[in-house]
Amino acid sequence: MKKAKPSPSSPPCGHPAAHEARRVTSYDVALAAGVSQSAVSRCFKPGASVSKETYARVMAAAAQLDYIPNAAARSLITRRSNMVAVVISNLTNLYYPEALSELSQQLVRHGKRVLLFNLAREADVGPALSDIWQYQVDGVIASAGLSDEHIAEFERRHVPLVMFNRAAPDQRVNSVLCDQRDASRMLVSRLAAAGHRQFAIIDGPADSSVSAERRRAACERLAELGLPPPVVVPGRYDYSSGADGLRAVIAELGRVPDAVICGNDVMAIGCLDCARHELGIDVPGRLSVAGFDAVEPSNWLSYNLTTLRQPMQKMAAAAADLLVNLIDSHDTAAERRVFSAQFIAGATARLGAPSLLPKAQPLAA
Amino acid sequence: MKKAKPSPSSPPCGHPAAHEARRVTSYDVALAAGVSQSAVSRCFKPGASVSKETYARVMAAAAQLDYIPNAAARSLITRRSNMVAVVISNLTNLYYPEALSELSQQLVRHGKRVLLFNLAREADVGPALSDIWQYQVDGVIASAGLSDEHIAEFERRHVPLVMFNRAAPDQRVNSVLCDQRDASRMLVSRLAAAGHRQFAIIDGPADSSVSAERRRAACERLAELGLPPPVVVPGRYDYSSGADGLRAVIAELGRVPDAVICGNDVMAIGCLDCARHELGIDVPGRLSVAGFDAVEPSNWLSYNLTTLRQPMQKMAAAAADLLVNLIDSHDTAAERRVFSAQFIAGATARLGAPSLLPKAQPLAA
DNA sequence: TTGTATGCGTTATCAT
DNA sequence: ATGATAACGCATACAA
Repeated sequence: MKKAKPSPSSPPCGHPAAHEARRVTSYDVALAAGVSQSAVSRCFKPGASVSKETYARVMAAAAQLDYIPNAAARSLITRRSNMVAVVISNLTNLYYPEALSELSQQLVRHGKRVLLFNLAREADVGPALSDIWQYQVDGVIASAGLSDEHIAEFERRHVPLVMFNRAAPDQRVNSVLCDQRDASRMLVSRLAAAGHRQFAIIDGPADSSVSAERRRAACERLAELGLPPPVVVPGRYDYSSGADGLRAVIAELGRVPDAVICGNDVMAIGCLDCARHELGIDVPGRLSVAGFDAVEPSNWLSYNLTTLRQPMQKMAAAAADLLVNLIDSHDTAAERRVFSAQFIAGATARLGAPSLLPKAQPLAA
Repeated sequence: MKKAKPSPSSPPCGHPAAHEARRVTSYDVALAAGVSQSAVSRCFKPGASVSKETYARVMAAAAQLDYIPNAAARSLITRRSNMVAVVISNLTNLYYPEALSELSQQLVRHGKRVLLFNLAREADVGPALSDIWQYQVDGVIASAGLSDEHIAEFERRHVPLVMFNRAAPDQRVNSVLCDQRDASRMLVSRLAAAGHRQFAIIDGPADSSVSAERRRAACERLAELGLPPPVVVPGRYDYSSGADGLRAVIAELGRVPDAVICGNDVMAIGCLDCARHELGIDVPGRLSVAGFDAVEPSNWLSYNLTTLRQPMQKMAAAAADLLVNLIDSHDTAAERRVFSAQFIAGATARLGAPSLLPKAQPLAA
């Protein structure tokens, strides 16, 4: 009542829109439509109670003035920014762009926008988090390793979190993941059944829990089958480390192994190319090569890689669902949705007839 | 003075943090530190004038309370969200993840966060824009085709825009791009000089201005050189359309052309694989294949593609620079930074010795 | 259904 | 250097 919110349609200072034109607010629309500001606000809220005619007049005025609600102001009061932070480690890794793309699409379907946190290394998650808190995101999908302290901070701040393709260290945290252990065991079983005895593993980077799980499961299964322990060499998830890995394996073993299991497809492709084009090794005749993820190039004719596909679309949809449920109903019950990988036979490994080989049955070589 | 901003450290209702715990605000910190709220605010502003001791006490209180400034509230008054919208068309396209990753890194260096707008098709830019206005982003980097109307809206709303790798239709809009025309002419010249006469082009999707420019320039250069017009078939920028394209070319021409120029590397790889593995065509012996972008797989041993590399990192840095300058100084002068592509000889095309062949010199075949 | 009044959490403008 | 106070633009309880 004191100040009549004058809606200064003329700038306070002299220059006409010289610096930064005043933004159009709901007050301007209200003035133009001859209604109150709250009426305007209601017109932009889905389930509001507005009369047909008021709505029409407001919308007409809004359209004419190019009015668009200010999300910052809205989020201040509603405590909803409609933004979801997606923390992802390495966009050049082929697997992650696919994940990001799917996640983005699924989140948009739920009316959420993606605020991107692209880490150079998975270890850089700390600084990203402090930024995340600032931006008042409604929730976070993290495809990066989070420490217990980090996870605790999510709880303290009541920010819903869904881990994507990352196992939280036995915490009660929501997660969507693919059963890497099962996938890895399946792969080893198939290869062993086909007669491979000496395995090698080109591992992923040390900070990748996914790769660690794949390696562990493979070793475990090999031991169960009574096969010799594999040669394990480190890799960096990139093409050249696949080639480097193969050379290291051969150096360490003194000969070409029967099969190389690579921590991801890109390394498998690097390994494959090195074997064929550099070392002249017949794949799969003399050496079998397998990877993980079924990224697009793994399916190209030059490779036709033996690999394991994660149901990315389903996983992304599950992650988005999980997160928006967490956001809408302040539910705190932790859920983990586990998907299983699909074996892609490809043509870079000698494989027995699958019908004869039950998945997890121990086999004498 | 009326209400003492009681800073209700106990929830108004009975349940203790049952629903959604009250957020920690600068008032809470002020109370704990025994200073005013504005003092707290100043402590979080870089160039503020605060005494050493006040600063220390405030920061201690803030740390203890886990206080983090609310970016939404800040942006409401400062009119700066520190968010930049990145509009990108197709993350599964290999070229774009690279671009996004670089842009993200460069923007973070300038204190900006990326709000991602991932379009399924470039034509879907309309709905994305209305979202963009809501979120009060400081600026936009668009790697998608924008109509004149869209561009006009940016001006009306005073939202800085930088087009990335997209030519604005002769508008005065800031842009960072790679000289596609020059690149395409360079490629044609090199191939023509090496004796190729019958060309074919596998074009990109109709809504890709980049692909159109590449095609136009190639045709232009072929005409200049007095070579027969190329067979042009459409593609979709993906692997299979490279193979489809090659088959279409052969069908239309009635024979295998001397060279196929593909709108991007992924199609070139598809074309290459089809030629070698499906049609048994010797590349480059009988057919030369070339692409654009120098995406990572183009450099893999199985392909070693003849292609043109865009200086992505420089382009991303330039785009980020340009945008933040636009944001900081409300400058309206349009600038376009054009980079030139680098020819990657590869091994999928027969090429003459480059030293003998000045770049744009007409050559008799 | 509509309008009034208040608050969201911060920064900015003043005095002091 | 510090504190009071007024925006910022919107949503919402409440009164009408």
